[in-house]
Formats: sequence, structure tokens, C-alpha cells
Amino acid sequence: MSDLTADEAELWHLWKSAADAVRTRIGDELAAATGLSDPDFGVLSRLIDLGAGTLRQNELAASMGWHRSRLSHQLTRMEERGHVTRTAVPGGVQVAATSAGAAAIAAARPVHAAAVRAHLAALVPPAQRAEFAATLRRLGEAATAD
Amino acid sequence: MSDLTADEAELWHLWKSAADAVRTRIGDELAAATGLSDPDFGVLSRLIDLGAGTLRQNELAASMGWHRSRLSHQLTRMEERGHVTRTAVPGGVQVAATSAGAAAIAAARPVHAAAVRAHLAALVPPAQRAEFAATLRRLGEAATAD
DNA sequence: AAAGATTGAAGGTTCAATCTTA
DNA sequence: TAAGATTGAACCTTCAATCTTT
Repeated sequence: MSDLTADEAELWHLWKSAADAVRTRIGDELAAATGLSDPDFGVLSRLIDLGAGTLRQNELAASMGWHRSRLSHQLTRMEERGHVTRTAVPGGVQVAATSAGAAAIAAARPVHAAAVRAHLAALVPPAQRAEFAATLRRLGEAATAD
Repeated sequence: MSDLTADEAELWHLWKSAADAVRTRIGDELAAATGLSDPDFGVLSRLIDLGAGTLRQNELAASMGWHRSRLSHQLTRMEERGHVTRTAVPGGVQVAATSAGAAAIAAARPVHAAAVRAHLAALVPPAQRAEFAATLRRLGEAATAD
């Protein structure tokens, strides 16, 4: 009901800036070095890691926590870019990384790892890491009964 | 270069989930209760706080750290929704909140404050707040020479 | 009917190109 | 010319409506 305290407002501002900066920096480095967007990277990663390059569209969506429609739109774009193919199979659609898609994700992995390290992991002091992780876990958890 | 360690990967995953959850929850509550999107809220807040309801478009963009084009697109939509007006003035454009816009932001403020408190501030333990803020500040700061 | 998937529209962001005006 | 602003295209996300197949 009442306004935020100065402390709360500062925390909110710092949080927004940090969330924005980390997302932007990692995404920009990934795109600049590999041409893959963040969603591209996520989709290709799961195809390779979970399905050795191919998964049912439905499983892919579930593994990413995405709605059908979001994945459908994303795959339409990735298909046009030559990263994946879609094939109708009984009961759904089979998604497969193309060789270009596999090559792109292979090239992108070390770039992504380096960016995560540089823009996130390296900036959290070792002594604080456990507590920081615990707080993040609390923030990410499903809201309890309001 | 090398892969992320298990700790680094976990931190990255927790960070992404938390950033996503906080943004989504606050944005959803704001939209559900007031019809304002996050960008709408930001624009109207600054118009009221910095300019008593009206600012030069250029100043508005600078105060938000937005590119001209982003603000231009956003204002086009907000004008259509009746939240702001734009008027040509010597050297630029004057943006003003309409009475509907002013009413919307007045109604939205307590909702936003409550959401920030519920989904962010209240979940950071008081004992950890200072260190947490310091880490966020480090994450948000401009990258030093790479 | 139910599950899997697609589609279109609207909102948002970014980039490059363009227009306008001081 | 340079600063302020707009525009269009491409990308992404969400929602609701609509197939399509089992």
C-alpha cells in the first residue's frame, strides 16, 4: 500500500539495472560472435543435450517451459535461418538440428560460457556465492499463497 | 573458453529464473490491476516526477536511458491509448501526460510498490541486503576494459 | 473430446535509413 | 551540418482463435 522506502527503491533500481545489464551483455556477445539469439541458443542446446540433435516439438517445449505457440513461432524463424527442420510424425512434429545448427551451437558454447563467467559468475564474490544463490532461489520460486 | 563449472552453471540458471520470475510477476500484477505495461509505467512515472506531467521528448529519453527510436515507438502507442500527447515545440517535441495518464499512474503506484515489496524486497533477508545490493551494483556497472 | 500445433494480432525492442528543423 | 524525431523491417513474446490429428 505505502510507498517504497528508500532502501527498497534502491534495491529495485539496482535489481533492474543488473538484470538488464547481464542479459544484454551476454546476449550481445553471443549474437556478435555467433549470430545466434538467446532463444536460438536455448533451443539448439536442448536439441543437442537432451535429444542428440532431435526431439519432439512437444518435449522441446516442455523442457524449456515454453508455450506451444512461442516455440512454434521461434521454430518458424529458425527453420527459415536453416538451423532446424520440422517433420510431421504420428502424434506430433519432430524437430531436428541441421548441420548448420549443430555447428552454430558448437561454436557458441564456449562464447556463452565465457560471457556468463565474465558478466555474472566472476562478479559474485566466492564468500557470498552460497547466500546469493539462496536468495536467487527464493526469488525464482513459485509465489506462495498470497 | 572452458565449460562452466557445476557451480557456475547453477548460478546462471538461478539467475535467469529469478530475473524472469521477478520481472514477470511485477509486470503481470501491474498490468492486471491498472492496464499499464512496464514501459507505460516508466514513462508516466518520469513525466510526473521529473516534469510535473510534461517533459521534452529528448529529456524523457535521456532520463530513461532509452534510444530515440524506442521512445518514439512507445509514445506512438501511448498516444493511441490516450495516456500522453505530443506537441511540436521549437527544437523538439513536448510530451505531456493526459488526465487519463495521470490517473492511471496514480492508481498504479501503490500496486507497483506492493508488487516490488512482495516479489523482491521481502525475499531478501535484512541481514543480507547490503551485500546483495553491493553485488547487484557490481553486476550493473559498465564492464571494465575487456 | 483432447492433445499437438499453427496462425494472426498486438505489444515491445533494436537497427538502419530517413526526415525535419534549428 | 547536427540534433531531434520518425519510420519500416526483423526479431521476440503473449493471447486468443483455429486447425488437425488421435
